[in-house]
Amino acid sequence: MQPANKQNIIAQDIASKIHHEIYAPKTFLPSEHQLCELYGTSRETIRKALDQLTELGLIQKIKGRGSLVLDIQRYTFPISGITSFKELNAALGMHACTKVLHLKKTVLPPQLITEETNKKQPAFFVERLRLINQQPAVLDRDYLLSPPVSTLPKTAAADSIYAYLEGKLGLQISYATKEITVEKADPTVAKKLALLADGLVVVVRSHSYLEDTTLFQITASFHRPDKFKFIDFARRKKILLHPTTAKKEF
Amino acid sequence: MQPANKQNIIAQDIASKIHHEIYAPKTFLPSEHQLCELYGTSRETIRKALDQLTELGLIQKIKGRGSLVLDIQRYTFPISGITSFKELNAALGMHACTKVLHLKKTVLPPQLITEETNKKQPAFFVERLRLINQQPAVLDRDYLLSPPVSTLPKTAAADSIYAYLEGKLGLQISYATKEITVEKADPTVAKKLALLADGLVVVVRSHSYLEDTTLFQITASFHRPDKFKFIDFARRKKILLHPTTAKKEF
DNA sequence: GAGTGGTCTAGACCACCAA
DNA sequence: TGGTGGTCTAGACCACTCA
Repeated sequence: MQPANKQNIIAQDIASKIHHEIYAPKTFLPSEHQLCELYGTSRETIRKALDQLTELGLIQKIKGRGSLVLDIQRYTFPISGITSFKELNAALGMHACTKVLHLKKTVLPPQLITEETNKKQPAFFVERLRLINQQPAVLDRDYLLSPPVSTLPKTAAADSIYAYLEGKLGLQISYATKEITVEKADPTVAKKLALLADGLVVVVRSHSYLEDTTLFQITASFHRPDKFKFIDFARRKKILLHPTTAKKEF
Repeated sequence: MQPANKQNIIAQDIASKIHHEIYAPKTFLPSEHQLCELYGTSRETIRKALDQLTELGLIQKIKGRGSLVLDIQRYTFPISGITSFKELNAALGMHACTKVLHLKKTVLPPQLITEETNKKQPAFFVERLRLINQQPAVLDRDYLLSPPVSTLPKTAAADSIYAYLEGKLGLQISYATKEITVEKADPTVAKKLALLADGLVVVVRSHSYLEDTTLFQITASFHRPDKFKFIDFARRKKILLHPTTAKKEF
């Protein structure tokens, strides 16, 4: 899955030690120099590993002092980025399950066709209902474009589609765009989520891409408002995207 | 504001060229070797600049081919991270304004006191209503902790608090945690946002920190559901945060 | 002043891609 | 086969913090 280069192994190792509180919150990691000796590597490689932990919000580097372990993780489970429901669920220790309502090979519906897709783009359509403690919580409607997704067995849909795509099909998942809005629920959605008529539903629409920038997945996720929670960790960005009109503070 | 080091200048310059389509979407940037010559710097420095652009979703690097300019920015204005309302508003070209409803020095209310704060934490409380096209859209309730925020004039609250903190007070804003939920609106909130009684409201709660990990801001932002939109760009993360129980796909 | 992280360099070797 | 990005190295100099 992830390349077994030095910086990733080191980042993983330190992340694991933070998770097990071998490096406790509010304490400093060993200095970069010490980590060089510990892992037998150069300082730039150590720094690249620490950069990953910084981006994740596990540590904060303070000039002249060291790398401080943050204790944010204890309160906020990071859902930023895309996380597969199954594993998120396991991590949070909820009693949850997935029902596959539909799975069929079809073509992309007209309203989802854009410049990025073909006119008659074949795709697998999957509709899944996520239950938390026997209560409907999320309805997922996924289109998995084919190509690049060649096959999609029902067992994969019930389990983890991402694990299947990466593990079995060898696809390299790279990035995604996501949009969260609140809308009036469509009757078919309302019924499946046991919402009130005319009730509001949280909609997360996303486009997911492979490493070669191929679009492979278009998803709409409908969340019961009372079950919805999105947690994010964000670092201040140094680049100003629109220098003349706007300044991005983070 | 941002340090004027080589990698930031280069990242900013390339980002600007992408924005002005000097480097057009779906084309490749000059190779890293060419960029070295162009900016008269080493390859690692070029690569650190490109890493910033990659993280922002401006480019995608493809092994053996080059750095491809993505065209995501045209469709999705990045709101990930914290963005000040004023500048976001300018960038999107909306007719928006801010009304400062309250501004007073007080102490943090009991429900916001945690391990991270003092028992009687002095703070500035600011309540602001954001109007888009004369319609109430967002109600912000900010507590700015004092220290580190020493002063907060009303003009700064009406303009941009972040610009004031960074520009005038010299504070180094670094990172934030954010949580989005949907809740029944409190009557005082419902009234100010002109919501229906018992209506739902989108709540964004955030904690913001300085570079030395000092908490300086606790905010609750109440959004009219019909005006709310959150857009995110996320890259697959290589580090597994909870290796034994869960696997973070991104 | 000793130790820390921040930045930068000039190489090196590799895997991947295209022609 | 030549060009691309991916990774790593062993130094260097700087600014900052703390005793």
